[in-house]
Amino acid sequence: MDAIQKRRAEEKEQRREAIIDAAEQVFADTGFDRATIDEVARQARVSRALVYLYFKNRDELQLAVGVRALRLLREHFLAAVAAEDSGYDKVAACGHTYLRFAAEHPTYFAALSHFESRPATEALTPTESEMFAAGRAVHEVMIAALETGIADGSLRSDIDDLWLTSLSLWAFTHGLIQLGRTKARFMSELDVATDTFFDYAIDMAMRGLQPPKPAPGA
Amino acid sequence: MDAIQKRRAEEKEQRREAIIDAAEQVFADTGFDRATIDEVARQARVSRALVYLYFKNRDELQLAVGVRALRLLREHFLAAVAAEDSGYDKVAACGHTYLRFAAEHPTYFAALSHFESRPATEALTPTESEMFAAGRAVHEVMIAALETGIADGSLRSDIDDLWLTSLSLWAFTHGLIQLGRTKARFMSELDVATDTFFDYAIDMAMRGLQPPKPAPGA
DNA sequence: GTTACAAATGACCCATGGTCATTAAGAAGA
DNA sequence: TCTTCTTAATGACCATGGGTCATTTGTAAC
Repeated sequence: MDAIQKRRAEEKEQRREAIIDAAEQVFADTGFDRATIDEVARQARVSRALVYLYFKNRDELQLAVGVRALRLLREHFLAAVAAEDSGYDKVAACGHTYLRFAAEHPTYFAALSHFESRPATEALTPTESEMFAAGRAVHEVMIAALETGIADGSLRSDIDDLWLTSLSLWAFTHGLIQLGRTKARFMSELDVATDTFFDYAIDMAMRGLQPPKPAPGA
Repeated sequence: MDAIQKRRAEEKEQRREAIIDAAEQVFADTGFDRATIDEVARQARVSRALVYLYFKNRDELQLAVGVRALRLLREHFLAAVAAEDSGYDKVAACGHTYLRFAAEHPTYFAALSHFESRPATEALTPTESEMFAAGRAVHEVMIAALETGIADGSLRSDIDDLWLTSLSLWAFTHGLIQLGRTKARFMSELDVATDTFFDYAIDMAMRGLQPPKPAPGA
């Protein structure tokens, strides 16, 4: 690949990123589901057909946003983990971080949610693989935190499968946010603030990871 | 309301139910999202416009299926709870029941999932209210089980908010199923059967409800 | 038989996802 | 500089499917 081809490839990548930028913008403005490709194209100041040259279909564009979401989330997780000492606190911090992340980046959360409720496909598209890889990278941060906790005694020593634990925590937190988001009215009937609910739930989940004896972390 | 009006109302209700029947069928055949109103109408042997006479829009039809799902789920919960002795076992049984329910009635689970990820609306439509009421009824079963557990000592005595606990468990289990459904491939990479994952996760969640000291239920 | 009203329908509109033949742009070779 | 080849980019087009509406059909009341 000579210099020119390389430049072409770079430009192409930039265009792709620019379209994802536009998509994010439109998703944020119009809503993840209601947004139209046409609007995205307009925002990117590009013809609609071009979008389809870079993305097979709408789903793949949404997935591309999801990849960004996971990568950014990983950054946040890394920061959260670094800020705590005990493994217990690191894990709990990840939970809270995801909650905050979802609140701060609703579009990103919508993208993740979309991925989470999308029917599994047969063959993996490249973007789909990226998504899985990015997801794995997030879980790796969690897993490291779990390992720390087991080593320092702030978490149960008999947590035998770190991957399953990480997946479970993810499922839990994700389900939580989703429910908090759609059942706000229902909860206000119960006179509960969403944040109270979140804290309560996270605490409950963390208890499942505490050592049988007494105290949590710190 | 005289007899004739009453009969009319009954017939109308029957038509409505018939359309929901058709919708369930089509959703099961074609997939909850891909299914079209046209197909539902055809299945119900009725014109497409008539569907819109009984349901404001597609969403409301989907919600109507969701109501059925929740009502059936409640039945299953009641049976599950009745079959166990300790509160701990009752609660755990609800978890497993939801998992089995989702496996046996994928369309119903899809309907619930739809409701769970649907943006909250301003004013509640009648169907939406029905849905909330049905949801509440399900949680009431759970809450009763939690109360039993606290009374018989199989669950932590300091579980202070039963509603939040029930909501948390719901969010958890729901998130679990969703993840198990869409990440089957991912999990097979890890060499984990979905059932193993489910059991593991439920066990983890239940630990968060156990009394600090030693033993679980039975 | 006529009127009044509710149930039901067919035809229509239009938003939107996706495709395709064609054009514009620019590098390579004469 | 003109021609050619490749690839980025586009406008016009199609199909599907949700939702609406004027009109018809059926039936009870008078």
